[in-house]
Amino acid sequence: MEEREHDIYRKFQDLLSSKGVKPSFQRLLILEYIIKNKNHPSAEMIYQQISKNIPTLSRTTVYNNLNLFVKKGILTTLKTSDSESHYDIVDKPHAHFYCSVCGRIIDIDLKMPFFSRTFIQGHKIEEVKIQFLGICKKCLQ
Amino acid sequence: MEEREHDIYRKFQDLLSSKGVKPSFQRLLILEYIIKNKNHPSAEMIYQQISKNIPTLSRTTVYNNLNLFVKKGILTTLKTSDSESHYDIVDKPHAHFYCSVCGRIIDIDLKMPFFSRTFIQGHKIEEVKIQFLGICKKCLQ
DNA sequence: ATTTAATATTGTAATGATTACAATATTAAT
DNA sequence: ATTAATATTGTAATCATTACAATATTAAAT
Repeated sequence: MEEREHDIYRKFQDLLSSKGVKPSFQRLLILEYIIKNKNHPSAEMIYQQISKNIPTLSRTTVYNNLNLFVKKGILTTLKTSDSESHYDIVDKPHAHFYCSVCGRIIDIDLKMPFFSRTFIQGHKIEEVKIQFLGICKKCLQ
Repeated sequence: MEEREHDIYRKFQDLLSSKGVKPSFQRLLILEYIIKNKNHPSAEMIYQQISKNIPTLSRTTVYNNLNLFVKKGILTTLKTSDSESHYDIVDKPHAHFYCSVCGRIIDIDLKMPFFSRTFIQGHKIEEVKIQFLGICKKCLQ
């Protein structure tokens, strides 16, 4: 990790550090992939891509770090009808649209009363997940 | 299936028939379990209970029929942080609260603008799932 | 009613995503 | 430089679910 990468990865380093996670090379690439692609990847998708840059990468490392990121509040998991977990960065609250035709997960920005609530019917809310299932704009055409 | 059961299971039979599913004994017991318990069970929970009544019951039968029920719109799946899928009857739209302490899934009745919408940002909506994650009323005490 | 076709159930084996665990490598602290 | 702490790796295990073939049950047709 020299000069050039310092520039590119500084914000990812800062994000990890601010959450108490040491910014290793593997972790930075995993985080970079998720943030830059915005495609809500599965562990396998991440592994396939990053192992091109780190041929020795292990799936276990990907799983370890995804779990760590979730625990630290950096990522959240999306469970679709397919068998793999998908991952999304935690930033501005938003919903997701799952297309049953192409399988894509599409970010849906919308204002939600619940996103700002901390309690519902006496239960303490820590996270709100809103999923729309159906057929996306593209696949309808 | 004689008299007594006819009375008890008629509404379940009607529900299955109306969705084009033949009301076999196994299917009726599976449906009954989910509707009566309202506990959003996993396939394994259903298998454990119903195999008390049908000792020859196969897990495959439970999985087959749960999948069939979902395909026919009788049930919907709930994916929690645990590794199993959970199942809920499809009736009045409602949200779910997942307690990270006791693991319960609690029905949350609330009015939602989305429940009546058929499109969002050009995408065709077929189902809306709203999950609240946190700590339930009981576990907060 | 009997035969035939269709459907449902069952049991076993396979699949596949994820995790457990032990070994090695890397980084940080003394 | 040495030691301790942490991260990564590879392999093996786990566990929910599915594939598949065999059997049983139900429905249809003669």
